[in-house]
Amino acid sequence: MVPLKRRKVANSGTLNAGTHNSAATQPNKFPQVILFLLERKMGASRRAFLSQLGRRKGFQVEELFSKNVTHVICESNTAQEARMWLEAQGAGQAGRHLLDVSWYTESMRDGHPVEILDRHKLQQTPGGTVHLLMNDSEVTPFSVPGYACQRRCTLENHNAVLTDALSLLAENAELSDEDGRGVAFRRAAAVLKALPSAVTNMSQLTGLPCLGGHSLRVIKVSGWVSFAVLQVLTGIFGVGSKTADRWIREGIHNLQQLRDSGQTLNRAQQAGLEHYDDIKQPVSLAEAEAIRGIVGRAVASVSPEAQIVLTGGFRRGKLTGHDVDFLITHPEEGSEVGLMPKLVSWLESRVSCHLQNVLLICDVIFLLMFALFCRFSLCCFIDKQTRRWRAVRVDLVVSPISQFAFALLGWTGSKLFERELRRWAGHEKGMSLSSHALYDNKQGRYIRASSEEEIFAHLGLEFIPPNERNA
DNA sequence: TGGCTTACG
DNA sequence: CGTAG
DNA sequence: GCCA
Repeated sequence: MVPLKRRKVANSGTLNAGTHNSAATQPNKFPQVILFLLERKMGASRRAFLSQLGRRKGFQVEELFSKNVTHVICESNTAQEARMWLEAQGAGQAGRHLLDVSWYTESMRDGHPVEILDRHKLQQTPGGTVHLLMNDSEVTPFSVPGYACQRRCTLENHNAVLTDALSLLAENAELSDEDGRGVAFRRAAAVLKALPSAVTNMSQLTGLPCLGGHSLRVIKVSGWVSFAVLQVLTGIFGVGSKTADRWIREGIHNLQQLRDSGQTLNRAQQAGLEHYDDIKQPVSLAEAEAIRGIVGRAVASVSPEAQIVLTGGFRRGKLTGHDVDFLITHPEEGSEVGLMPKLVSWLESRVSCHLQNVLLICDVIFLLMFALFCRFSLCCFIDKQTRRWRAVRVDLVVSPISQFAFALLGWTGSKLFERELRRWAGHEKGMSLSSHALYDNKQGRYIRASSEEEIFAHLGLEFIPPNERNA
């Protein structure tokens, strides 16, 4: 079927010319392979870049098409379109490989022409290429044929969120006796299900088969907006949904791209990015107690009468947490003023001036590196077992004794429990509850309380102990 | 049909 | 805008 | 999505 002999003759004919032409740059390491990159849908700059890359790797990449070309590389073209282009050059396909750019990039990666697999061949029917973010920043083109029977699709589904949404619409259409729309949605879902990794960007989907305007709109509004990407970016301390959304629109989809982008980060975000992995690591109760011991000693040294309480999830009985929360107060109202800066500077001075001594004195080995604000702190300490540094988020809150019960209730959580408490207070009791006070809107006055039990009583609620507030 | 906890930095 | 429970 |  393929005229091998003729091709070999043709190749050997160009070999001399090819080596002669490229003698000044790189020797042609693969005389059997003469490449031509089809510019259509690839773009001139990308074509130039890819061509140069190939030549550096010892491939012969032709600038102009000639009859000697053995491999035609295309991006986002069907075989039909490529053949039409070849016909227009008066050449035809005869004996040439029509390959997707994925064959080219893989060959560049391996440093030699890779075996031509089915997935490398240009599809005979309309399909598309999706550019997927595989690892941290590597973009890999993946071509998707138009028919499901042309694709491999294991049970693995990297886009379950999206395919679930589309499947639901398909089911809905079918039950409404709209089989045409139903099968269209099923095809769209199947395309996404076949992808080797999660889609992270809306623009990746344009040009894929079976995904028309309707499905794209569905995907857009179904909250997919790079759910995984949003999770990664908002996982950085100091980055919320608005900032993450803006970065995504600016093409930042992962931590490396963020680092490379030169984006201006505030202090919290800088720390959050720098210690991203550490902060994601759960904190054990033992670690929390070790930190409590050190912070307790620091508190005692700057204010001997001051009290410190472990709050947050650990007070609710959790054995791990994502941070460690402390509430600090003083039995004499007003004596707590200025305690936080003193505490922070005490810890900082110990760290910066007497690093070795601190390590020797405190067998738990803990260091407070810096305070972000007067409330939030990011700490570093050495894991006793591994002897390796690790960052842990520690929240320190100072409260006057008159507000202590409200602060304790407020900082113990859970988050939902707090919201429900405050909703109850507002809607059922005409009161406003915060971590500072309880205000009676009708009487127009604050209600004092010196214990959590009193606050529950004021709210007309049965007392719920901390370990039963894990709503 | 609108609200959905509240406050601090 | 972000953070906290 | 539920409730006032």
